[in-house]
Amino acid sequence: MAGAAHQAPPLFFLDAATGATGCNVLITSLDERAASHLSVSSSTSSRRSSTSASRGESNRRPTINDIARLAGVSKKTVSRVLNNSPFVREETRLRVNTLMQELGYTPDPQARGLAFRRSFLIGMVFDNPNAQMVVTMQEGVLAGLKGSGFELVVHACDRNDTDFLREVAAFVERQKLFGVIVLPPISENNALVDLLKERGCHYVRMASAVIDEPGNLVASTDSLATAEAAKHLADLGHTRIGFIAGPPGFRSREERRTGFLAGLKDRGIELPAKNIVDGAYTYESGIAAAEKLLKLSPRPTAIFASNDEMAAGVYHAARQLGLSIPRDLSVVGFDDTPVSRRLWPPLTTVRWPIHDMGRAAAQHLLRAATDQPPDDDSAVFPAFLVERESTASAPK
Amino acid sequence: MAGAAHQAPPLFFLDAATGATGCNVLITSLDERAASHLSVSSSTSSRRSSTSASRGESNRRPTINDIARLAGVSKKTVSRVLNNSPFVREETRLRVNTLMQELGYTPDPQARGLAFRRSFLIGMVFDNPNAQMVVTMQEGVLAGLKGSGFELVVHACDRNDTDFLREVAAFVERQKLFGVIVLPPISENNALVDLLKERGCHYVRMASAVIDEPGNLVASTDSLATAEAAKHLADLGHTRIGFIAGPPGFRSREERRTGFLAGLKDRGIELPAKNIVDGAYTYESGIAAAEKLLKLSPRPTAIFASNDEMAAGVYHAARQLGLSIPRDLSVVGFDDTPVSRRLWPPLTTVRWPIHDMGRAAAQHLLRAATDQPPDDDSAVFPAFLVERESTASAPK
DNA sequence: AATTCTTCTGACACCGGTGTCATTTGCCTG
DNA sequence: CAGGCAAATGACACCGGTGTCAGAAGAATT
Repeated sequence: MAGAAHQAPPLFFLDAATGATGCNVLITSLDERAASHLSVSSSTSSRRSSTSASRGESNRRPTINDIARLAGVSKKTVSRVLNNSPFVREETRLRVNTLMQELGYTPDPQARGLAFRRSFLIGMVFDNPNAQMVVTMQEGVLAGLKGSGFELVVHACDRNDTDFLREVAAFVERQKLFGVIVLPPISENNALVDLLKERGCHYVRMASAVIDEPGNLVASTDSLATAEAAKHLADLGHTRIGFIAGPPGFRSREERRTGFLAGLKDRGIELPAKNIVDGAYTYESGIAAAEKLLKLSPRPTAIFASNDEMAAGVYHAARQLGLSIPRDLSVVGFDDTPVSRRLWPPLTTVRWPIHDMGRAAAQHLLRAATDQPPDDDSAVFPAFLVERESTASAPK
Repeated sequence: MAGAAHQAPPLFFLDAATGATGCNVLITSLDERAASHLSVSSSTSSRRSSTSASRGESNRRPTINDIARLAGVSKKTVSRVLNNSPFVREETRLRVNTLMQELGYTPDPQARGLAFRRSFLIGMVFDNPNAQMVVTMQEGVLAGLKGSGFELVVHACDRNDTDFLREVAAFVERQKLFGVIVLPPISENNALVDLLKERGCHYVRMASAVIDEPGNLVASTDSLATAEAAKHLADLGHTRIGFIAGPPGFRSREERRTGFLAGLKDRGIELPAKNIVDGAYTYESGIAAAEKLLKLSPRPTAIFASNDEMAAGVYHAARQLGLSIPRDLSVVGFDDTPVSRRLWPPLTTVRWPIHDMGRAAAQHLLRAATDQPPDDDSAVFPAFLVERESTASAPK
């Protein structure tokens, strides 16, 4: 019973910063010792007892004991204040809080973690398919985590490695991560997610479709956006359209493809199989795929590439064939990475709101940290078409 | 005395991964409790003593006590083995090591950190001037850290914030970071570095010039590379050259500028002041700077931009004026980011070896972790010109 | 065999917090 | 004013490791 929901948000006033001036120490021990380990060691020379040195201003970080002593309470009570326990008299709480502020006390996450049997670290695991995506999302996560007391540990992995699962499990377990943010495509790996669940580790999957409960998911509406893109092209009069798909094994591939085809169907267009070509989300694969499509006769008048990198490849292929974008060929991408605005003409593309998604993922985990129920509304983010100058009416 | 240099490389065999199957627990406590905190708690029911349950296969991570008990030694001895203490009999060491392998034991970094008064975390702090740079360098760092037992904590900050220093100090101190990798431009902030030194925190500065001792530095030879670029342009017959500098406050701005001017001087070319324009390392600033330069008369026949983003801006400005690259205008950039190959024509640029630099930074810190002397050779990485298709002979 | 070194090892306190549970305090009731 | 209950607090063990230092085990010397 006792439905106490008082687990503290570890949101401490982040203004500690005591200035520990270095003091050199002579190392004289007999047995093992981290000899010469830290060039400057802060062994605050308060050797043993020293009953009177109570208020000695030794410049080291204050500990919970310091606060307790100065506040005239036990350290357990200080701990209660830290954790927002309701069982503390207002007066006491105030006294302790004031003292903590004055001394710039911040609890030691390691010690707290040791006792809690978990850390205050959030992991972000990814198998880098797309550097730009990783940074942007990471920026979002960092923004969401800012000031929370949680820190972000990034962990790259290789989903094709035989030890993939064990390796990630070991990482999560060793660090006793509070939560993990899993980026696509490994976010679609159910074995991985099961493993996280088993370990009682909070997690958020980043995905291109709703593949989990809202609390464990941040998704974008890829298929709706590509449907929009398809209609955009159809409405410009394009009927011979090429589609470059993502690589197998990515949920985004499926979402973007089915959405696009659905959008075309809505406008009464059915795409022949030969107009759909696989890519690998890389520039080079975009070139190859576009070359294949542009060899078709009749030649497509528009190409949708499932990401911007491949769209850049389409530009390249078109240029080689002397085709002008958008006069001879309309091109649409997906992601809205910076490249899309460096290309000429600027690429019409789908804005993939990964920064916001990253921030939302962080916030989901923070809500879990404070025992708040998941915020279902911030689980799904719309992706949408950004019209620039790479699309125009179909040539006659 | 006792020049023991036996502080262990915390390079454990990374194959732990015990399969903790979840077991639901009824929460019935009276006082505070992390109620409903973890949906699945692993409270291995081994309550109190239970003298006989010694080899009970309770599926939780083995601790140092488990190893000690099973090996018939004290936990201190296990600790010695972990830390490569020379004061352990070979036979004992072998027995303990075998046991650790069998059980997949990995020491708890939090507990170890608590006792050591530092963590096994490496921080990477940056004030994001360039997303691509951050992610590439980060990849390098992760590659260098792989399998070391250290994890990377990324921390974005704002160098213009009044609390900048205190905020970073608090981060370093709270997490008791073993080391910090500081990215430009804040790597050039001496106050920040002093602060790290004071706290006995290992650090590596990433920079565009040699601004610290080899052990605390990973640098690229920006000025040599831009000198090379300058000579390249001069040798193509260009004499009217525009230079777009980085923003004030970046050491890279200075290095790239002085190197470039030195290179030109070497070929007997002196640049008038009006041919040198400030940029901000952004696309937009590149456009603006190029517009300024291309208004000069006589018009420059070549422009060097201090990074690729600004070079992309030059492409844009040139296109607006109907200038063809490289026929009417040669362009050189710096960074060799992916964009440089998406542009048309592919950009001649300086390859900035930030991936390798990131890896080296990680390795520097790992050497410090194992008390090895710094490897001076891997402190400086050459940047060098990559000729592509944006440069050609000066028009007659 | 007793002594004297080394080489190894373990008991115990401690790092800085939290969980458990008994105890104290404050307030209300009878 | 005693009794009873809830609110508030503290003593103590514990999380999983390491530092200190005393002491045991072996090897070399007398």
